[in-house]
Order: sequence, then C-alpha cells, then structure tokens
Amino acid sequence: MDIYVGNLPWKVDDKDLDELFSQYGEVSSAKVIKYKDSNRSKGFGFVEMDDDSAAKAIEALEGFELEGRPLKVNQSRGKDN
DNA sequence: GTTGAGCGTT
Repeated sequence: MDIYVGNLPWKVDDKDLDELFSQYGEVSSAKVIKYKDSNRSKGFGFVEMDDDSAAKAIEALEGFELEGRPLKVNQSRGKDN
C-alpha cells in the first residue's frame, strides 16, 4: 500500500520516513519528494508498506508530532483505491 | 540560513 505523508519538517528525508514507519511494520520503500534542482524537501513524501502494516502505521502516525509538526498520514490517491 | 498546501522520481 502507498501512503502519502505530508506536513513534513524540512529536515526529514527518506531514511527518516523509513525508520519512522519501520517501527510499525516492514517498509518496502520510503521517500521524501524533493526538487530535482535542489536538495530541499517539498515537505511531503510517500511510503510503501504491506497493507496491514500500512494501516496501523497510518493510525499511529496520523497527527504524530514530528519536530513540532503534526504529520499528515493517509493512503495515497494514485495507486490503491 | 530562506518556505508551508499538497499526492512522486529514479
């Protein structure tokens, strides 16, 4: 399942998402979207996990305060659903 | 060292 993660602090990167979501299940892939011409994060990203793990990760991390910012965590629009 | 709603690139 693909998960959309928004409201990310600028300091967060792919491995941060990986570590964060790995606590709730096996992460297939985790990536923060950033500009091609820059190292700056766009402030949102995507995580792919097993559906079961994704469901609890979403429940656990939705509104989770990271670096002072409550994360937006939802299933992504594009693929599943 | 800067910014702030959203749904992606290698």
